[in-house]
Amino acid sequence: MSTKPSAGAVRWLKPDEERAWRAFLRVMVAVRTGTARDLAAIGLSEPDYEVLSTLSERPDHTSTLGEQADKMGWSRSRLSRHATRMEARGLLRRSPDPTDGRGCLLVLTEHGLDTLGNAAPAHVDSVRHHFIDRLDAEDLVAIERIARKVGEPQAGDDRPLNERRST
Amino acid sequence: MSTKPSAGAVRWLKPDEERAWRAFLRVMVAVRTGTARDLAAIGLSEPDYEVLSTLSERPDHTSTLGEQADKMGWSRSRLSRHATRMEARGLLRRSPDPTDGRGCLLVLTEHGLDTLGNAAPAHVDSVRHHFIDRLDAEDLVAIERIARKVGEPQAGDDRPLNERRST
DNA sequence: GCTAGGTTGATTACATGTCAACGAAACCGT
DNA sequence: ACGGTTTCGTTGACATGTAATCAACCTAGC
Repeated sequence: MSTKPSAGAVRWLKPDEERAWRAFLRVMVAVRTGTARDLAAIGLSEPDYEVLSTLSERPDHTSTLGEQADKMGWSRSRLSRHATRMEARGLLRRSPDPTDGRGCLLVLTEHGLDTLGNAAPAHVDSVRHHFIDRLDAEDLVAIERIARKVGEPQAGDDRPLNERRST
Repeated sequence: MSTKPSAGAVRWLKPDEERAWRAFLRVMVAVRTGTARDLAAIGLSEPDYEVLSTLSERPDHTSTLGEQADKMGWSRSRLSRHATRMEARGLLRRSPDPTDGRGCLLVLTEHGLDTLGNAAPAHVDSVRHHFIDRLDAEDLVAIERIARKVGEPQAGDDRPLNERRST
């Protein structure tokens, strides 16, 4: 660590900042693992649920793969692979896109819709149990306030990893 | 799976709760992808950094694999695999444990220590840029307050996935 | 002291996600 | 109509995470 790339001296985290950062990491882990485990208990992964849920909000429970991928912030590749697995489980099916010979449509099956209808209440319970019900109104507004600041892109931010095609 | 699992009516999320939940998800994604990308730019993954960082805090930059795994909340298997990859990159090396014929010690190499010394300031900058510097004192205390509520285990919570050995 | 039963340590096998490259279809200026 | 370029979805190679397995180590009972 002789010479450093950063211009000035390092602004190490102050104690309260360090505590907040670690606290945030703990919350992330706790909530994710909690809700993920509850979903797994009814046979769905988080990605599964997200696909079912967003697809169900569409007319005819149908969407092109690319559109769906963008909406979820996924790569096409990831969704394609995941769709293949879900197709094998009968949760959805592929159908050729009449308006674009290259594309394909993802369509929710009956079984997929039933599964979601069953899972949704359990998932809401889970989100409440692990997160919402533990917080009060003040916490909720704090989260929205923080999200407004953190969510906004800022100087030095690049595009998400998904949207890179060229070398 | 025919009959409903939930006893009473579903307590769907109220608008403010829904907003807070989605805001939280956004924050998770934004912060993780941001810091992960910055680390990747200097050739390290998040797990890489965690291993280097926690190992460096030990006497002789050394720890048994199991101890290290527990400290990081990882499975032994996961750490073993990751250590192999980092070993191949020269960031650390394995060494037989003199006190336990079965075990092995993970030791940080010179190169590993240099890499960490280089990465640490950049990572702190990254955490500041994507998170801490966007928040004020009020936000920080809110996060700690929330973490206290969310972090605590509660009825229906099980052990983390790692610590399960028996059926 | 030695051996059966259980526990702990680490690696192997498998599922899943990412990135880069590809063939096919659509687009577009000529 | 026709090359060149872009976009769509898929696939192969690889990285990563979890579950199953094997090996070494204690400890109790004889």
